[in-house]
Amino acid sequence: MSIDHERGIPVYEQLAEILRAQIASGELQPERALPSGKTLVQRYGVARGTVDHAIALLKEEGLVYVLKGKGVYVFKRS
Amino acid sequence: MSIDHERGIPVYEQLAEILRAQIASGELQPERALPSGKTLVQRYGVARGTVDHAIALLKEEGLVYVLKGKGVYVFKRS
DNA sequence: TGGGATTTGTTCGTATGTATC
DNA sequence: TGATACATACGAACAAATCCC
Repeated sequence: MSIDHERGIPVYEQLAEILRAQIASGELQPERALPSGKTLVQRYGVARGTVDHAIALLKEEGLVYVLKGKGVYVFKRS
Repeated sequence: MSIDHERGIPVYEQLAEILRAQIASGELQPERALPSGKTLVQRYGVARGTVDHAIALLKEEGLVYVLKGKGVYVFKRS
């Protein structure tokens, strides 16, 4: 999975979809932290603001919760 | 009403509160557009992204609606 | 006790794309 | 066509919280 700037779909939405898929597949596991914002920036070649936007979507969807200074954690599926 | 960067409360929240008060008082009227992002930037000395954040709060609260390419409009109170 | 590294939160600056008038 | 305005996206900087040594 990678980002395509020419696809019309916003980059932050593409990144959110990548993370959703990784959560759904179990690649990102409950009670474990996602890669840090810095790591996501480097891995996907996007800006920090774009990462924040994607994470905000996952928070609104109830997929993750954030602990400031620690990381972004995956909720256990109900 | 003005922004105080030393108050601890995020500037975007302060700006949102200013706009809420102006809506509540009737200074900003239903079906009329808010001042543009650029105007808010100049009037309150904040950044465009901060204005966007404040406006996003008002949207989530159902106080305003956005017409892309036109402006941010105040909902009529129910 | 303290300092450094890491991570998220917030803010500011700038630019481009798209839609409306 | 040009001006206006929101959405998106890049980069940069500092603060706050956390962790480890």
